[in-house]
Amino acid sequence: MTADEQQVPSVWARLDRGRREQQSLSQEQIVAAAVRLLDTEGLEALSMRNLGKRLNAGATSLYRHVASKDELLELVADEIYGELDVPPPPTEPGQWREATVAFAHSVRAMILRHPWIASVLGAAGMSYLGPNLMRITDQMLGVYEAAGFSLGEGNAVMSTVLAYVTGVTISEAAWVTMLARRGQTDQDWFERLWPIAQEAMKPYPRLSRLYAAGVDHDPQRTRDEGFDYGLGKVLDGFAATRA
Amino acid sequence: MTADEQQVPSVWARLDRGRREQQSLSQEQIVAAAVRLLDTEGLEALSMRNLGKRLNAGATSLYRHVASKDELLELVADEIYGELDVPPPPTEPGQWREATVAFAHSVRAMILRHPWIASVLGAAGMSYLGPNLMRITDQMLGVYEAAGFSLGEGNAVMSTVLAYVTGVTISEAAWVTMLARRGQTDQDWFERLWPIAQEAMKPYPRLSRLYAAGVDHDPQRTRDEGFDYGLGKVLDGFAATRA
DNA sequence: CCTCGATGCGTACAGTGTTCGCAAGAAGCG
DNA sequence: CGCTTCTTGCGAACACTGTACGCATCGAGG
Repeated sequence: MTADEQQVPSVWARLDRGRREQQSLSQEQIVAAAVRLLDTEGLEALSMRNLGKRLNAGATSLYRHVASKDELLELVADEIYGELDVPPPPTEPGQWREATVAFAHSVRAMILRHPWIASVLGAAGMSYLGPNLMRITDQMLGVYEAAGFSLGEGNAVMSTVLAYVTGVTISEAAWVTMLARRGQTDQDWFERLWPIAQEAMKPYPRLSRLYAAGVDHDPQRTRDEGFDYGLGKVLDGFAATRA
Repeated sequence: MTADEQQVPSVWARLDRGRREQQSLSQEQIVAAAVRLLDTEGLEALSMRNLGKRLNAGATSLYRHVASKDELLELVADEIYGELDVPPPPTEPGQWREATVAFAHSVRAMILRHPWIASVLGAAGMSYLGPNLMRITDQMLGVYEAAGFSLGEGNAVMSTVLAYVTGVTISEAAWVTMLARRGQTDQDWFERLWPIAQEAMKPYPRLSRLYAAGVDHDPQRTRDEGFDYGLGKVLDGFAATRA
């Protein structure tokens, strides 16, 4: 690199460096690039030097727009919260339930699109003050308000459902990143490690019986159905007091 | 160290090194020391060199008993699952509910005792094959079996409740570690950052209204009550189909 | 034109996980 | 007892990490 710079007349180097297309480096660009890097290569590939390389920038240049890696992760988390679809406020009170189901599916899909978020959540929590998260929370409260819930009741429904969804989906996300890191699929794993798992389960008769049955189904569908089933029960609990 | 070894007759050094009290280094010791270190100093303080120091051992010695840091974290996760209290199988079918509540409280207390687990969960998932987790899962399935649930139904209740509990508690854990890292208490935070938070919430009227009310209560009680309320709703959902 | 604040970045530092090879003791075996 | 083999601890080294600092270079404002 330094050899090139001295070999070429320095004017070119200056022109090339000084004003890249667009404004060279901005916080939004950095965050967007970080999300792309995380999606394609996973959490452990996100280093400041790696990220700088993607932006044709030096590692330390990023610190002009982002205070630290931790702060970058908070920004990144809120960035992907912006992908969530908030259903429109219902016109009839009974529609709170399908709106909640739609929102829950949106959250699950978002986490599975960005499974690394599972590892970030434990450190950053929900970054409660992120603008996207605030906007979405407020809009969802509006949904429940339109359905006739009080603010506290609406918040209870939303929080409970969100806890359930993240709880389920973090496990799923951890599973898919584990598979991705080994370059395996669900089927690969079952074929290769199932005998070992079955052997390990031998001292536990109920576990053995439970998983002996469900091995032939495809696991993706099983996860989807399990998610919807549990979600339905949670909503049943709130629907009961509503009626 | 090297200076001491040459200064002192080498016999002492050999005696001291060869057989320390107990058997010097074992996987259980390493895991237990790791849990202690994580509890007292947090996740970012867990490095192999630091852990080695605690055990009067070199960093690389640990690799004789543990394949990698990732594996150590899996072992550590299963270790603390061993602290969970599984309620005894109920004698009457209706008691599944209070048994589930007791288990949920045990899980929440365990996570709050070891809040760093929130950051580990996203990477390791539940290490489904860990012996402690298997034992506990099997015992809980036994609880539901004794209450008259089918194996699949019991698993559904347990999974849903566990998802809810971990979802809620991971957020709480992230919160307390954030406070701990800054050496603050709940009250500190509210006194110092509340005006800023309130200002940030201004564009979101429902959020503002929601949190404007609950500022005078003590947040610990609020979290406890919110947890129990949501848990009750989840159990209501399952109780409904049961009756 | 000249100054000034903002921006990019090379260097450096302390620390990380992990590999490798060596030494020293334990254990099996004659 | 001796001899060999196996296990265990560890120092040195490697490739990397996040980040502080100071120096260049730039566009904008006087």
